[in-house]
Amino acid sequence: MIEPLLMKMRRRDDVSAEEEQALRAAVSEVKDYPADLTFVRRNQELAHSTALLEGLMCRYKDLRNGERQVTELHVPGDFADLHSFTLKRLDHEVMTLTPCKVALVPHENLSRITEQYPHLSRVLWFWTNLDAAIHREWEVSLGRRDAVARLAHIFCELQVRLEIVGRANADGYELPMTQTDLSECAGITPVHVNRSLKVLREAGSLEFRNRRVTILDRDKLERAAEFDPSYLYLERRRR
Amino acid sequence: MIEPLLMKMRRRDDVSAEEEQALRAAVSEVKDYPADLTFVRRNQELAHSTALLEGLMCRYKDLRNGERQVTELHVPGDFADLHSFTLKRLDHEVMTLTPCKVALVPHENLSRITEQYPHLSRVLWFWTNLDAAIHREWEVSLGRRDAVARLAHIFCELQVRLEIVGRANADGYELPMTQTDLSECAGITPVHVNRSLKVLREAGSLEFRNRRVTILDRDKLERAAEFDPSYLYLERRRR
DNA sequence: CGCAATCTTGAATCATTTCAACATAAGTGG
DNA sequence: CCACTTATGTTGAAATGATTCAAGATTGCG
Repeated sequence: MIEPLLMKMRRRDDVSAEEEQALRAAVSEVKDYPADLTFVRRNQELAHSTALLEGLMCRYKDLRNGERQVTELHVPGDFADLHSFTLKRLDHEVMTLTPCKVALVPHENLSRITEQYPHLSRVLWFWTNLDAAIHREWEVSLGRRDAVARLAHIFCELQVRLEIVGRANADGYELPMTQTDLSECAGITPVHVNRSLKVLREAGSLEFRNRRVTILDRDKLERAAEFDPSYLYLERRRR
Repeated sequence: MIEPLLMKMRRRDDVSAEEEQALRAAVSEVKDYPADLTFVRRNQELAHSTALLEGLMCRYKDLRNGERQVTELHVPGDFADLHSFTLKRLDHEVMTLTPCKVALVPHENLSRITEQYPHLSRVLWFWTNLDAAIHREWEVSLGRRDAVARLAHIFCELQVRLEIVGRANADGYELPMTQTDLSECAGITPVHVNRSLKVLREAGSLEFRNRRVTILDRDKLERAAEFDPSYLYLERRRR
């Protein structure tokens, strides 16, 4: 059930059978959410964290004028709100982009892990730090890259993160998002997403059609994005 | 010596005398860095974390064309690279903006804390999650706010963070940064920083002269920035 | 005091937004 | 299963916020 979490974990660290068991035991419930459900609201008190097993989610913040900025996309294997364990409430909302299967992990169970499994605790801490690294790379995109490069970068990042949990092959991956969703990630207008996708398509880098990303030339795409995956911490090592 | 750290910690949590002692004991060395020193390089193996006691620092990433994006500013009381404890290397550089006094905390000492002081560990974890919350708010600024609001938001954030450690009063604070430094935070050109500062000044919101921020009308400034400090998690509670 | 860094302003250019119209795809009820 | 409605995607033209380039003014430092 929590296989994508284990895939993500084992990709970067050694996890003992005992630790795996502790993580499994921490899950109180597995459930399904429909698409377009905001299941964590800003400032809401949280007593559990939500791991994503299947589907696509995002963290976002809205401004008063109705504009939205997505701060991170979540793929299977991610905790969408592990940071709520120490923050207790969040500064952003979390919503499903597609129907999702999730595992709920009560904070009291995480507390038990921090008391009994120091190494596993550090792996969980690592995951929240990995989210922060992704935020930083998005800051670079939003602050310094033009529209085409921002989109290219998002597609490169997802290719890597989805490969880890077996949701992408060399050709590309399913991405059930609209161009408007992408515009809220990239900090540009939906119209400009459309024009920028056309640029990537006509350059022969990438195609995004029928909710599927097809990578036509990965090298060219990564060059367009100035993509360097080292911020995703893909090396295996004991944390 | 580590007083700013304790001020930051006690502002948001209860910390026992024993925990305070554990944190003090974790410091291996206190030293001074000159201004404009990049003391953590991207991908460098790190065996200790650096707490800032006095001065101003930033985390940044450079692109190939030489453009720089600052991803976070650090004030006294912050750990500049606590996340290196689980990440082992960082995806960004860290540099001093002014002469700084720092405390070094070896990772082995942090390991001991995670094994012996679960609550203090969660407070440290909380701090890395607070950095991530700041990253998210900067993503919103960079993705959705115009130049004037981005700068106003930075000034509002610093006012709050510096007040916590007694480095700001109601009037404002010392900010020994150039307009070019600010441009690297806000994702705009130095020229446009200059024009935007003029807008804030002429609106009677804020003045930035002689490396000092003077807040002329805090309400107006916060409205210009659409600033809501809840992402800084100012409430006191047990983590 | 003098040089280098930083700040300031203007004018031309450029990337992105806005507004608008139309095309295509997807979803729903008869 | 089709007809209708709504959501999503596409393109063009005008407007706008930010950049670029350039020149001059001010400040800080050795």
